[in-house]
Amino acid sequence: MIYSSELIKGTLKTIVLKMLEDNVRMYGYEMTQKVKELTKERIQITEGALYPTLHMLEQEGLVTTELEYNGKRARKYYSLSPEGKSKTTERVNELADFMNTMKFLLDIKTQTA
Amino acid sequence: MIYSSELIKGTLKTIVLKMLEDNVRMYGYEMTQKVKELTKERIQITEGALYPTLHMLEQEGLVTTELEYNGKRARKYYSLSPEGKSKTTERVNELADFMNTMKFLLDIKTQTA
DNA sequence: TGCTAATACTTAAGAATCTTATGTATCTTT
DNA sequence: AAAGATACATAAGATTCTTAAGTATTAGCA
Repeated sequence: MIYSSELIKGTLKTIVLKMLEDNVRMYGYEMTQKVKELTKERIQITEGALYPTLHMLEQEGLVTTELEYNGKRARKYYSLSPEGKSKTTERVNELADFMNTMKFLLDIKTQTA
Repeated sequence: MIYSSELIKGTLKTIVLKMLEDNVRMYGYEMTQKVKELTKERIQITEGALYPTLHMLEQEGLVTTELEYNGKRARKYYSLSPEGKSKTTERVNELADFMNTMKFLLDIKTQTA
């Protein structure tokens, strides 16, 4: 089962930041594969969504990049900047908090009745 | 703390359906107040987002409506149709599943290291 | 060797969904 | 009487995603 795309909306940035926190240095395509693997194919990040997001994060100064060549093939590695690190903590905490609230909302009946 | 609006994206429809499942019959404004109350102000559904969503749900046949007057003031009550009920179960389950996956993604480090 | 699939990045057009703003009207409280 | 809360609706703009197309390299296989 692949989650409907609506659900993933709004969480992509946070996922990317978290991946970089855990893995220190990653390139875009690698992120799509890693997330796919970790979520057992349930979350599929499309390149059309990912790359613009990475460019935004770079413009915002949350990540830095290094272009490297594996043979002739270019890979653009991303790492968290200091601001990126604190932003990651913020966002992950907010998302965790949000999910707790949502779980409460979705389970009201079971919890009160 | 109010959650950044990005987080709520994609969950509004599910929240509305769940509210109707728990409360049987509600009108739009009431939903905004109920969600605000239940989430201690953390989730604020704006009317500009809610009403179009309710209209969509009606067009999709997931809810039925009844217009009632409280004095001269109109209230449009919404209820789940049979299709709406099964759709609610589907969506709530999917969201719960998605949140488990996200929790796993966000906590990898704590779980593996 | 030549084809296909996978790897790796980019960007543009369109769709979906939300914010912000505005409008209308009624009712309650001060 | 005015202000704020209640109750609905919708339009313009912003954001973020999907879909699609393009370019190029590398790996695997028949």
